[in-house]
Amino acid sequence: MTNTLVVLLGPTGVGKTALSFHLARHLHTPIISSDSRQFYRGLEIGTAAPTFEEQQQIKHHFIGILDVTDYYNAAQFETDVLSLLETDIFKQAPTGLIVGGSMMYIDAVCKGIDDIPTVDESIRQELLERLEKEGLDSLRMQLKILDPEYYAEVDLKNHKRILHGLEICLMSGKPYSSFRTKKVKERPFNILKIGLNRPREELYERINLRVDEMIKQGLVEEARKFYPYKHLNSLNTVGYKELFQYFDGNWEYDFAVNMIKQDSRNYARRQLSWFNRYDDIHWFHPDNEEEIFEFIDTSLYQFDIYL
RNA sequence: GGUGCCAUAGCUCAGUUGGUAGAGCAACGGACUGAAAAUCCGUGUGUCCCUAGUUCGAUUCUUGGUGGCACCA
Repeated sequence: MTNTLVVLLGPTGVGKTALSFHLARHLHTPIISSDSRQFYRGLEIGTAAPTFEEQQQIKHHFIGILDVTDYYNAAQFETDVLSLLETDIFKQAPTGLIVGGSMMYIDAVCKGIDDIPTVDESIRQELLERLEKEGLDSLRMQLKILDPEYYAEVDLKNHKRILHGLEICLMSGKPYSSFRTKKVKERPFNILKIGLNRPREELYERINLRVDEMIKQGLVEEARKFYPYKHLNSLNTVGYKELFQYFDGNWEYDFAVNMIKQDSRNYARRQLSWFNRYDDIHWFHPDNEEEIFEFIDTSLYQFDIYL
C-alpha cells in the first residue's frame, strides 16, 4: 500500500474544520493543522482552533505548540511535518491528513522550500533600524549591488522582500538568489489536494457570523491578555490587531469588530488568489461530504493500483 | 399643508460655464520560498432619481413628479 497525504485546503471560514473531523474518522488518521496562527498557544478563539474537547475526539498535531514569543517558519514546518509523517503517522495508517489555509506552509510540505540560512535576529533588527532611519531606497540600492538578479525580479515596493533578500546576502556573503533554486522536491508519498470553496456571498456571510461568534466566546478578553505582546509577529493577526487598535483608543469598538470581518474577508480573498495558481486541486462545496469521501476513496484506490 | 435645500459608484461626496463623469473608503483581480492570518501591486465597477420640454446634443438649464433633510405652520 502506498502512503498518501490528503491535503484539505480552502479559504478561512469555508468549513474545513467540520469536514476535517469526519474525514479524520473516515481515514483513521490524526489531523495535521497547517493554520500558522493556530500553532500559538492562547489564540484559540481568534484563530478558531479546535477546542480541548474536540482534540480529545480527534488527535491534532501542531495546535498550540508555540508560545507567542517563539520563532517559527515554513521551512521548520516542512521538516517537522515530514518527520511526523515518517516516524509516526504513516506507521499507523496509510493516509495522512493535513488541514489548513496557510499556503506557504502547505507548499513547503508538498513541494519543499529552498535551503536558505535562518535569519539572524540581530541582522534583522539592524536592517529594520536602517529601514526606519535611511528609508527603503537605501536598502534597495545595497540589494542592487549585492544581488542584482534578485533585485531585477523582486517587488521593489515590498519592504519585507527587500529586507529579507538583503539580510540573507549580508549573513551568508552570497547573493540571496543563489539559494533560490525553486526546485520541487520529490516526496515519498502521494499528495491528494482537496479544495473547499463556496459562492463568495455565502463565504462572507459565514465569516461575518463567525466573527460575531468569536466575540461572544470572549475574543476581546483573549486579545486583552496579549495586549502587552502586540508588537510580536504572532499577534500581527486578524482578530487581534484590530482589537489592539481599539485598546489603544484609535478605533471605536464597533468599528474594530467590523474591521475584523473585513480583514478576514480580504484574507480569504488572498488565499483564493493563491489557490488559483494550482491545477491539481480538486474543488468541492463543503456540503457535499459524500461526494468528497467518494472521490478520496476512489483516488486512494487508484494510487494503489497504479503504483 | 407652506417654504427652502438636496438627489451622481456599494458608502461619503466632488464635478461637468450643456459634449454621457472622478476622489477617498469599500469591492474586485493579482503577486508570493525561513515574518505569510504577514507584506506588496493593479483595476472605476455608473439609467448622474423619474417625466416632459429647450437644444445638433441634457447628468448639467426649464416644467411637473417622487424621495430625503431643515425650518415654518
